[in-house]
Order: sequence, then C-alpha cells, then structure tokens
Amino acid sequence: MITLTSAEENYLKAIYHLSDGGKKGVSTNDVSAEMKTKPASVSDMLRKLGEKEVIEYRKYYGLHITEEGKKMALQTIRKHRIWEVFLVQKLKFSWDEVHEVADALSHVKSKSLIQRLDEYLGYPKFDPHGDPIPDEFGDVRVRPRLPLNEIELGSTGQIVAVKDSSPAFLRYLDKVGAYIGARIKVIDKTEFDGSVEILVDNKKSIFMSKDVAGNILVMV
Amino acid sequence: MITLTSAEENYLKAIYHLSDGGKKGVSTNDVSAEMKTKPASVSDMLRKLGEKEVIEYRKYYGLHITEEGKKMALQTIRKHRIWEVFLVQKLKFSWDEVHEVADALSHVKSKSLIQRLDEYLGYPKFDPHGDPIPDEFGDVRVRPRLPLNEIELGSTGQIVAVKDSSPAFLRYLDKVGAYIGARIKVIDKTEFDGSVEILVDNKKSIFMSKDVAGNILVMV
DNA sequence: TATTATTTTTAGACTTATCTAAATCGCTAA
DNA sequence: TTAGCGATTTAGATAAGTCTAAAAATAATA
Repeated sequence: MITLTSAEENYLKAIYHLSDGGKKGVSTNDVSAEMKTKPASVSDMLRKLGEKEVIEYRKYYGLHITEEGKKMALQTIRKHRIWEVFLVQKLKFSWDEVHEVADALSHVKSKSLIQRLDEYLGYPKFDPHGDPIPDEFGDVRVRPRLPLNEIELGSTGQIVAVKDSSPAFLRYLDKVGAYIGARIKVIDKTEFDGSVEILVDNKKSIFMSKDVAGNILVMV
Repeated sequence: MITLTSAEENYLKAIYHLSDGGKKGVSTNDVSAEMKTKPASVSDMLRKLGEKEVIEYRKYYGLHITEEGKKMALQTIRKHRIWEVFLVQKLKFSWDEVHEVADALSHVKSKSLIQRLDEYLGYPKFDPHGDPIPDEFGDVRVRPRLPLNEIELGSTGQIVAVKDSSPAFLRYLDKVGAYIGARIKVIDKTEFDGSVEILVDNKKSIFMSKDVAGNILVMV
C-alpha cells in the first residue's frame, strides 16, 4: 500500500488541481508556481511521486497524474474540505482564515478521524467555499447548482456557495441567519421584483431581494 | 519569542511530567525511556532545549525545567487535553484511542484554533481521563474531587473522572446519559444502601448504586 | 539551422530528528 | 585510588524537504 508524506500529499493535491482533475499534463514550473517552491525542489519531488506511481513523470516533459494518484489526491481534498467545514461551521472561523489550518489538520494520520468528523458534521457535500467534498471512494457528486432566485416555489435545497464572497456579503448572510450548508425551502416568490422568501432549517424565514438571492447558489 | 518544533514540544511535555511539574531533576535515560528514543538522540535534543532556555542542562548531570519551560509545557498539555475532550465528547472516540490523534492535532500551529475550540467545548476543566486542563496562562485549577456518593444532597458539581475506566463501565455511563464533563446535582440520597439520584445537565435524572457512584469523581 | 532563451535537472549544501557505534564521564567498590 | 561499569555524549550516517548555483535539455527565433 502506497503512503505519502504530508509534503507529497500537498504536491499531489496541487498537481490534481493544476491538471484539472487529470485532464491536462502539468509542467515542473506550473507546480513550482503553485507550491511556491523552487523548480529544483519540484524536480526532486516529481521523481519521488513518479517512483510511487501516483504520477507518470518524464524528465523535461512534465507529468500526468495516474488513476491511483487521482484517488489519493481526492482523499486529501476530502480531508481538507471536511476540516474547513468544521472550522467555519463549528468554530466560527471566517472563510479566508481556514485554508492553512485546514491544511495542517488534514495531514493528521488516523484511520477513523475523518470518518467520525464527517459523521459529526452530518456528511456535508460542500465546503464553505461551495466546492464539493468527494466521498470516501473519491466520488464527487456533481449536482445542479442554481441561483436561489431561479429555484421553484415550494422546492427545497441546500445553500452550497455564494457568487460574491465579499466579507460584507458574508456578514449579511450571517446576520440574517443563512449559511453555507443550510437546508432551505422557497416559501414565497414575488414575480414583480424577483424577491423571494425562504425558510432556513425549517425554522427561520428570510426575505431576500433578487440581487441577494442571485448571489446564492443552491443545490436542489 | 521562543518557538519549539513539534518534537521539541513533545520532549518538553515529557520532561514536565517526569519532573513532576518542575519539582525534580530528570536524567537523559529517564527521557529516553519516556520518549522511546535512544539516549544519544535525547542528548542532542537536551542541548537544543537548553539553548532555547526551556530547560537548564548540564552535561552528564541531567536537567531541570525552567519557568519558561513550564509555561510552554503547560500550553502543550492544554492543547492536547482540549483535543482529547473534543475527540471523546464530540467524535465519540474511546478514551484509549485518543492519545496519538490528540498528539498530532495538538501540534497544529494556529493563533486562534485552540481558543475557539476551547470556547466551542464550553471551556472544559478536565480531559476525558479526569486530568485538569491548564488555562491559557498555564494555571491549573486544583479543586477537590470527590466520589459522587460522598457529595452532599443538593450540591452541584461536574463529573471529572471515573476510577474504573473499563469499557463496560464507560458503556454503562454512556447508556444512562452520564459523561465526563456533565454538570450534575445530587437530588436524592438513600442512606440505607448508599444509592444516589442525580440530575444531569438539569434535564435527566439518574439512579445509581453506591458502587457506581463511588466510581465517579465529581468536582464541586 | 544555428544561436539564444527558457525550462528543467543535477550537484552539493543545510536543517531536523533520528539511529548505531565508539568514546568519555562519574561513581562505586575493592 | 583506581578499575570497571553504567550513564551519557560525540561522531558519523540516514532520510525528508528545502535551497543555490551550475549544467543540460528543450524550445524559440533569427
């Protein structure tokens, strides 16, 4: 069984993103820029990742991620995003603070930690930035995400992302009691001005202008 | 400002325990046994810790922890125990599983992570093993811990430990709704057989035999 | 196509934490 | 008071991850 060090995990995750999930080849310089390390360090790391067969590496010609590599990258991404959910939802970190901490936390080695955390968080499908969380098999559920103002009256869904993630907008969401991950139901729509009324977590109802609702992405 | 690597933190924590909170001197071999590393490795580490002035180190004569060292050790212990509370109370780890994972988690560097986690957990004063959690200034509140059956009728307190931590007993506690950290009030005592009735978290009342109550330590 | 420019790799060095093997210190007992 | 033993330290090695400087390969351009 292949095991990766924390540094190798980070490189592989970066490579996965750079290769757009495995579609494109990636160059040493690409990785260097993404990881903020020198190309010389990257060469060394690519050789190691090649030996572990998570990438296919040809000197001077860059690399392609392998199927095994994709799986492992997705597991790292999964851990990272689950920790982000925890930090934002439970510990009230703001979205821009979580990356580094989630990164460190995601490298903690334990068989059951992530399963239990996932369970504790209620198996979230999206991280606080709205990016999908792969399941334990690496599968990513890609479901339609629609702006809230385009959701049909009476439909239910989950807030999974916002288009405008400015602090001001996030504070507004927080103030009115909406958040990423919230279960919502559209209980009223005013055709005249495009405003909507939603019920959050079957408890709280919120009015929103069309502009605000258009900024909120919902998975139906 | 002094910063320690994860390994240095671990050594210092071990030294703090071995020196009984700074009362005794500690030898290289003591540390070697505790850390399960070779004496040669310990010598090297002691030199480093001496240079950082968290211990006072004299070659061939062992070491004493300094005031600064105590403070830093207590911060590491604090982090470790707070994570243990999280793992046991929220993620339902059993007491014997948590040590390693808490160790890894406690080395994650972040200004606010532990403050926020502490707040999220409701500022616990004891870890799942009943050991006290130092506050952010390193102060440890040492308060009397009495067996539950010796608590006066009408008194309130917090369950901080159990004497018998066998899985069977822990399962029993879990089943009846008691747990480490629970706020309790003694609402009835039967002198005849020594049994007690307690109210947990102002909600649930539980009957307990004298034997069971005697196994539960309460901070009043 | 030849030369220059860019990218990538190699070589050698540094740091941290560990090890083994060998040297050294300090104490105790003859 | 010195020999010997146990405890401790030093010396040298390894592994991971990084760096700089220099060499080599590829790509671009005249």
